[in-house]
Amino acid sequence: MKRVVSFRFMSDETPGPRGAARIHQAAREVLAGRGYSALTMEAVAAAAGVGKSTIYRWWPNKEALLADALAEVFKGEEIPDLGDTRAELRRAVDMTMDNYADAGLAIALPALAADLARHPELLARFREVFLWRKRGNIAAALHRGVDRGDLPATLDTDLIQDLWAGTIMYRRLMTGGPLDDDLAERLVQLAFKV
Amino acid sequence: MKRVVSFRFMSDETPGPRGAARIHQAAREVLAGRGYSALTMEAVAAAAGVGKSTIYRWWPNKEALLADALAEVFKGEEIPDLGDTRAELRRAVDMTMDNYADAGLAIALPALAADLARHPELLARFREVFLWRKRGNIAAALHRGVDRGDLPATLDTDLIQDLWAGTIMYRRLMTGGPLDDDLAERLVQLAFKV
Amino acid sequence: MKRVVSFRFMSDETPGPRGAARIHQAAREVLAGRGYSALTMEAVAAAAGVGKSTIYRWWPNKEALLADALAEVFKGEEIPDLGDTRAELRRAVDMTMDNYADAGLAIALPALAADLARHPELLARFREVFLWRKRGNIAAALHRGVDRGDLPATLDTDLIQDLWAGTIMYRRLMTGGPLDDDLAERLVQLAFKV
Amino acid sequence: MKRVVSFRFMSDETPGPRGAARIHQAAREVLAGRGYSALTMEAVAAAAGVGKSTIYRWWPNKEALLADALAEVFKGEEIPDLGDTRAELRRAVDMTMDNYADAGLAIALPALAADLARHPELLARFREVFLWRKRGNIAAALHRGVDRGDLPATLDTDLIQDLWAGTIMYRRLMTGGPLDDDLAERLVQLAFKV
DNA sequence: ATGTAATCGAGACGGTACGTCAGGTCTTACC
DNA sequence: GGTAAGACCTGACGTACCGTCTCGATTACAT
Repeated sequence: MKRVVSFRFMSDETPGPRGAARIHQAAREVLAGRGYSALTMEAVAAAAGVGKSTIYRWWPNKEALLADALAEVFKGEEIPDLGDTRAELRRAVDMTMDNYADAGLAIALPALAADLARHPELLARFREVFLWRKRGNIAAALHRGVDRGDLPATLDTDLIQDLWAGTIMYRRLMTGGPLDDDLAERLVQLAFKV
Repeated sequence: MKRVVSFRFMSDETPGPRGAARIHQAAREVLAGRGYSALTMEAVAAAAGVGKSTIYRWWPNKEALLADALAEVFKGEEIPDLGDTRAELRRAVDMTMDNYADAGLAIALPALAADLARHPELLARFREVFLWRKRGNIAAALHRGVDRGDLPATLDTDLIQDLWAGTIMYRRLMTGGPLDDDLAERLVQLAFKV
Repeated sequence: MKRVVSFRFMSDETPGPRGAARIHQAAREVLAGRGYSALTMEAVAAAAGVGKSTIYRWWPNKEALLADALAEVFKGEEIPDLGDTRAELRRAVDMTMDNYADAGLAIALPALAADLARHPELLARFREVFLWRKRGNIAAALHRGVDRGDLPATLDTDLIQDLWAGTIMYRRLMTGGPLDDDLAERLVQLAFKV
Repeated sequence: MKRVVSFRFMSDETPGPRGAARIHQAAREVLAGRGYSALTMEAVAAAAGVGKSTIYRWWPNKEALLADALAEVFKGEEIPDLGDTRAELRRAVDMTMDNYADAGLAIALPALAADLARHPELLARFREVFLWRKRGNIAAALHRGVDRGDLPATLDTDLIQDLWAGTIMYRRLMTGGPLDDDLAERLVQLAFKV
């Protein structure tokens, strides 16, 4: 299983602060412990034991920092070839559900997406990190399923992933419905029918 | 067709300010015109030509005001019995897509949901207005389809609606993918297969 | 005896904050108690039990606030006609020495003058409050002395006042020399000889 | 004519950085060109093409550096015996006026004096460099005048120097009055009358 | 028609967080 | 080993909004 590759949201590709890990960690802790609205730069700085200016030297704003911090724990790794389409799809769905099981990510991601309206230059990178990378990996698994003849050749890999991720995010964010085994199984089955 | 029933997010059930309509309107205008992050109480008050205290007299906070303002334009009305299951479902999907076609609603709803973490007492009302009311109406249409024998008796009306709304919201918010006729048609077909 | 007229350094002639007196007082206390370099807006706000924004609402910057605060305690009132030139001049000198006896004023005035290089629009008002008003009153006493024939008709009222105030400020600020009766008497005698 | 002796304000008596002259020069240039409030250590370091730490290795703080930089151009040399008391005194007054003719020195000296409240250990050295050294030299000239019988034996050499320097500084800093030939002449005459 | 009360606009107020800047300390790499 | 570069923590800056509040002025209803 490949390790999660962190992605820089910082303006240029400069290496980052010595305490980058500590700062990311602090951001996630504040988010998890006190909620999105309490996630202030000053709180993060204090939690990380770092000066505010150190954060601002390396990230242009809160959104960029948060995106980086979340990217580190966002799961989007490759699905290994298990020889079993159903099992692979289940792993893909679980990966998405894992991401949204974390209350921090679940709430922060859409809020972040909303805030990114202010920072359009970050939007593309945001999507790259939180969407395309994961989607590519899942698409690979779907294609293997098609190649094996398990899935219909007409399968729309984008649509199925929108169905998966959308439903999971929607339940977590809006309805508060369960993110359980049953849902996972039904979502997997969708791929065979769509 | 039933008219959109506005719902009070205000603390008590008092009728509201004289300029409620103007204030709601102003809130939506600021949201549409300058984005979610520029949606400050002061901006709304200024845009409505109203004192800040007038707003705070009637709504306890920004979230409640915004929820009210959005509820006014959020579509969730009953689906009339058209005698044609497919047509009714299409209408249900279109209703959801209409809601998310508006950039304001699309971005504001998840952000609002995130902010509501701070105001748990509003969360239940939020869900009532933006979820259950609409869902009840759509469920009625789905049940007619089951009764007609067009839809499987095992249909999970909650799941199908999560699939619909989730996918639409996800496309709008995250992937930026198209919300078009093709998507609507595919979502409708889902109901016949799930 | 005329009362010391406070002078607004605020941009426009608006009446000022409700807590103006408290804020001025706090500024002088911080200055006297912790020195010029500790005179921060935040310290003044805290000492006055006031939000920073209240201060910034009424004074554009630290210099303007300090000028106002000092103007309130700066002595520059009229010298009453005592019928005795020597006594009147002594009173004038004492007035200046009183101003510089206060450690706050003594250190703050030149520092303020230096800082005003950044705020040229305040410089004219600064001079009006801390110079011309007092000088006019002292000049009146000097002219009475000339009229009585006690002082030479050629007396340069500007020069004598520069000598007085300059010497006093210089001793206080630079040499640390005594500001005592002896000095006062010698300065008074200067006027009869210059 | 003796050369101006620079004085170390640095903590220990170590000889100083390789680029001491360049750093002093840079400090004075920044002061003259952009004013006292723009005289930051970073600006000086940049102007001198030197790392900040190099400055801090040799001077404990901004005040010490500035004092050193100004000491280099502050005039306080011996007054040669010209055989003419009036001429010698005029030279003494001119020396002081030269010091204050420079806008940098004029504004910086009092501001520096005010800032030295934070660094009492520097205050004595400050006075030595900018006061006593010059005063001793001028006092020598005054004593020659007394010996020649030109000046009264009761002359208070401290007072006359306070009058001179105080008046000049006061005009420059506070009133903005002229520092011209006429003032110089009148100050010289004071010595004969006080 | 007028007095009383609710509502309103305006905006001052005590605060919190923003994003910036400079001071002064420390580390790294070069010469 | 002194130096240039610059990361780092600290703390103040001046700004924007928050949510509370007080203040007349305007309404609207009750007499």
